[in-house]
Amino acid sequence: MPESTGPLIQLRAWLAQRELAENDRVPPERELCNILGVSRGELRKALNALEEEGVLWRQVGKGTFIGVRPAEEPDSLTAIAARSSPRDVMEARLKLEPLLAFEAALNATPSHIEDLKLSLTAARDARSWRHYETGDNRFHRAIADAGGNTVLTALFDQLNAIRRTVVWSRGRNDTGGPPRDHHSFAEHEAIFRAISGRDPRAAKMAMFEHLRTVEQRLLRAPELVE
Amino acid sequence: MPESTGPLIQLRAWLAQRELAENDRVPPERELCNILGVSRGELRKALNALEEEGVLWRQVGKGTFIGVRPAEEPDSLTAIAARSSPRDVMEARLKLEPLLAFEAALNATPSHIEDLKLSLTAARDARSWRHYETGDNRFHRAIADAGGNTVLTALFDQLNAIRRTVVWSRGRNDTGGPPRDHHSFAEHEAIFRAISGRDPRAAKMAMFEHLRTVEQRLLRAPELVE
DNA sequence: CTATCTAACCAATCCCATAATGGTTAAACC
DNA sequence: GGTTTAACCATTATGGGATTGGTTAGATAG
Repeated sequence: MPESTGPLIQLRAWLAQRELAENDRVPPERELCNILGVSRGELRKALNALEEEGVLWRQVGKGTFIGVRPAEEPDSLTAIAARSSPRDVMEARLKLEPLLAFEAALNATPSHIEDLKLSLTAARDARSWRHYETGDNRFHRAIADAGGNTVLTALFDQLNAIRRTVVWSRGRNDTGGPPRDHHSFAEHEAIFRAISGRDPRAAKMAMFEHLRTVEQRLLRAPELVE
Repeated sequence: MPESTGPLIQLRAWLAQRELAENDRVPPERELCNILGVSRGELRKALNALEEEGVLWRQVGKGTFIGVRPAEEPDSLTAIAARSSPRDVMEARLKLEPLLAFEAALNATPSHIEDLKLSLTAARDARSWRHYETGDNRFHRAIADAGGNTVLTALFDQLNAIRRTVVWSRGRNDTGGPPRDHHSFAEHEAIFRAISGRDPRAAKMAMFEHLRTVEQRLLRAPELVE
């Protein structure tokens, strides 16, 4: 039998008639059988062919859709955090965040600079470690944001979420707040000066040095993360 | 009234009696009212205090739990991809993947090297662009894996998923396969040699150069991603 | 008058039974 | 031998009802 009369051609014609957009839904197989007047087995052969070509994709319990199968979501945060050590997290920060500082110095807008400044003072004036951590988080996040690359910012968010989950049992006693001469303050200000002064290499270096001292502190006293 | 008889102390005692593990569930407020013989308003004041201290966290519709509130999951892939351009993705790759190649040269095990080799030949012998892409993906993924840092590998997976979503409408015609002299082959092999030869700086540089040519190709012909 | 208690309501979440869907198998039927 | 049909299976979607923290208004002491 020539293919020009087969169910495949019939299905192709039906799909072409409807103007199908990406991710649009194709009627379920049982309906399509009645519509085209074809047995389900024959229909499925045709659908298999089209799926092989990449014009549609199917999933049990979900349906048949036009286009290419969407990328599966990577492992969840908790799954990643479960198999990661604080050491892994610290190493990743040492690799990624200096780059972000470099980019921030290149691309930060005055609005970004202002946000950085506010985060700095928020961390310095914190009355408790909890508030300090909020300010510190905001500072590092603002640097990532200032880079202007949505993907890199998203990667930072991912890393940050992993970090919080991994070191989530730190149990620091929340009496008092960070001392006025906490090492981070001067380091944060050095980073800020480099970024607002548009000096990418200095920003990268300052961030690296900052994270190195954080790492040292982490190794000596695991409950004092930063 | 001295606090030693207040609901807060009562609640603290009850929680101490039960030996509460992290993430354990505490009975719903309405039950706890009956258990402690306290009105719900008073109980909620005590719970508010404990939540402020960070010993428990609550969520509407979910319950009350011991410990600190788990980190919220960052935006989903599709949300990130929606506000990212192929340029953003390419830039992020240029920043991240050379680092991964550097780490791979430092930490790759013989098993990793073997996997890299297999991915290389799989991409070279691909009969279709589809198969080539599978091999290429596997090669880059194997490099990330060889670095030995689970967090960095997770970040690569995230970036890769974003990339696939962003350039998901490339619509390359899948006739034939990559030519024998496709630019990637020599570049991939250069990266492989640097990694298996334990030369981190050469690996980093080779990866950077590879992605630069990919970028050039992307700018000239957006439908030919790699 | 102030503070507390009670009851009801709200929005978010969970829970479970039911239906829908792609994938598979076996017998009936040309 | 190949096709059709019907029935099953595992996964996913869906919808209604129950649960839970959060809020409010009126009742109830003190």
